[in-house]
Amino acid sequence: MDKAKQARLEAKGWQTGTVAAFLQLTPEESTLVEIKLALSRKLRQSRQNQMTQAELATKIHSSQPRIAKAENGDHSVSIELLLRAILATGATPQDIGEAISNISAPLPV
Amino acid sequence: MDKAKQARLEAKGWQTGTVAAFLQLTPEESTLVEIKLALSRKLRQSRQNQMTQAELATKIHSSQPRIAKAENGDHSVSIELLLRAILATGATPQDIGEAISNISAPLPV
DNA sequence: CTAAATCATACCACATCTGATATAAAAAGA
DNA sequence: TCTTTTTATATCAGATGTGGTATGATTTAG
Repeated sequence: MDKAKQARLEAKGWQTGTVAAFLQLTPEESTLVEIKLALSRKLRQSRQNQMTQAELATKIHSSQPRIAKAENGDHSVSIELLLRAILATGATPQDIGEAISNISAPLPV
Repeated sequence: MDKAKQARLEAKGWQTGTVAAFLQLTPEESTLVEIKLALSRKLRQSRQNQMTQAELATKIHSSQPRIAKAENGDHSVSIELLLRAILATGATPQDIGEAISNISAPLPV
């Protein structure tokens, strides 16, 4: 099971602590994972009830499978693609900034 | 001259409008450039008076030249590396969110 | 219940990003 | 000045991310 898969499990309700603690990452590494997951959630939230994955994919010259991976927190998706997709849904830098700001800073291990 | 170089020139005082207008990007593409530049600036600001580029590079298992490129908005640097570097300087998700939020949304072309 | 639409997973060739290295340029300090 | 420290530029082989395609699973609509 890879990290992204585990993270997805955690996100889907199996969470016993933070994703970070479960995966035994350094605080910085874990914060980066949290940022990616926050952007994944923001993407799905911002796209739904607006357009399909296929439509969004066309808009940013990507593919439907890649949007699916992006929304599911797949590790093979870069932050750059996440942001391109989110912006194409009409979200502003402020929306993105807020999504990142709402992440709780990790406690020291 | 590549995009990153031009963006750097703009950032260094040659700005006549927004970077976006100069480069003739779509609003979404231009916002992404703005986000990258904002993160570059945040990195330099957050690192200086704290550690050298070489020290930061060691912390995140990267190299000094790559940190230099990151701080100069080089196009070969991913947003992921920018965030890894910024977080390693002690910045929080809130700091990052704020840096992104402070970007002005582009006007329609 | 069934067909259509939508989303998820697997695979691949190609492009981009990576750390490492060498070295030049610039800044800081004596 | 001159020496040291710090930052910038160039290059490259290997790793990571990419869109495309095929196809399976799930949801929605009739």
